[in-house]
Amino acid sequence: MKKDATTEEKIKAAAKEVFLAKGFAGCSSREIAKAAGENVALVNYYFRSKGQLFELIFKSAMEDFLLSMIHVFNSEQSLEQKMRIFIEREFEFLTKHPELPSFIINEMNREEGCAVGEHTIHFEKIAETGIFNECIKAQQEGTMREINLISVIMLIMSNCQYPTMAKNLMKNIHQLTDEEYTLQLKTHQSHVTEMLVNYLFPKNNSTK
Amino acid sequence: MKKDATTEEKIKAAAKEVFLAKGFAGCSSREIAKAAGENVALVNYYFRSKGQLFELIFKSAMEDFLLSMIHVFNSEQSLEQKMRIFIEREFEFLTKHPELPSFIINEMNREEGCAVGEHTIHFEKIAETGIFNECIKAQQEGTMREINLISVIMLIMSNCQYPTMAKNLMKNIHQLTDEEYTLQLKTHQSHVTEMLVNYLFPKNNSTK
DNA sequence: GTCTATATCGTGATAGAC
DNA sequence: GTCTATCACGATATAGAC
Repeated sequence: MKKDATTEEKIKAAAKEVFLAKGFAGCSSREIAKAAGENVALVNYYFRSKGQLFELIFKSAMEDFLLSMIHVFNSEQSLEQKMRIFIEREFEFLTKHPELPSFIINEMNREEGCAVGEHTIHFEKIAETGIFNECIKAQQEGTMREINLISVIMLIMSNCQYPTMAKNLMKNIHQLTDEEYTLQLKTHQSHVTEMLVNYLFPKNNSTK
Repeated sequence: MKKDATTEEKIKAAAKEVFLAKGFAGCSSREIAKAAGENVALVNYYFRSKGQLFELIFKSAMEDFLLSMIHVFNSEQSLEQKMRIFIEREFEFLTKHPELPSFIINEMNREEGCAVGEHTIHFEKIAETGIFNECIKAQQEGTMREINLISVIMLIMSNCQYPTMAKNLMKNIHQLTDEEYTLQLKTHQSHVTEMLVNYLFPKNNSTK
């Protein structure tokens, strides 16, 4: 931890924590100020309004969210291997930031629309890694299933993100403790990996 | 539509709509009253408080959520066929109630805990259909992969629910229109079905 | 930059007339 | 049962002292 964060940084960090946990509507400026060990006036002094502070946090969260994908894709490995590593990284990342997917999805679903904008920019950075071209090439060569890339992304996101998002729901439904769920998540991860790899890179015959 | 709903019913229906769309923290009693064409006093007259009204709605939503699974399981068909039908029904159901999963997951993640309680009751009803025993038997016979049933449920929920939850996110990331996303969802559904069935009921050799 | 005090508004909930 | 009026409170935001 930074031993001497500025007031601005402290508020920003507190805001990130509180917004991610409770969403825009679920918390107040005072709560954020308190979490930062400051008072409300300072929140508005530095960020003008709750809304503007939120926009800032949301954009940075969206960046975390999208950039968490990008690094693996630059490595020099087979597509299947990249996929395995990617899934592993995603689970690891989501264990550290379990609130992130819900936060993004919820705030994107708010009518007011929040800070929706050109997140395409970051997404294009992923395209730049060449991963999409690599997939298309693999599909032409027959090593990868014929499937549009949006579906590929959706399959990965569904299977990696949902389990962390639904933690409390699953714990309640199945009456699990925290430790039991963590274990469950670990074995689930290996199922997800095998299932996705098997489906996307079929080994035997019939690709279609 | 009921041509002559009572005031109580009107408020309940409005509350369901508003709560599902915006969550507990995201709306006010007045907003619900307005949506019902009534005033705030009546909301509290019939339901005493916003919180109690919410509990009511949440429980009924949870019921919808869990019971949406139950019917298929009573039919007389092969396990694989049941799975296919179940996934189809889930997608169908979620198209009609796209806010439901997000709503449940969010409110379960709220610290205050909302109306968390014995949803196990409904879940046990699923167990009563015998589907779990059927799975265990199939696993012993080798027609179904060795996998714990919590993971099976999580795989299904992830792949069916996430795509509708993340609609706005995916639309934004991939710059899709509503119509394009609906199409995408349709082809995605068939991938999900094939992927899950292939994984859970492997046809060839090595189950493990 | 930081704080206290305050203005203004919207909220949940109720009292009381009809 | 239904409405208006109202209360007490907490919210966002700002003004002004230091």
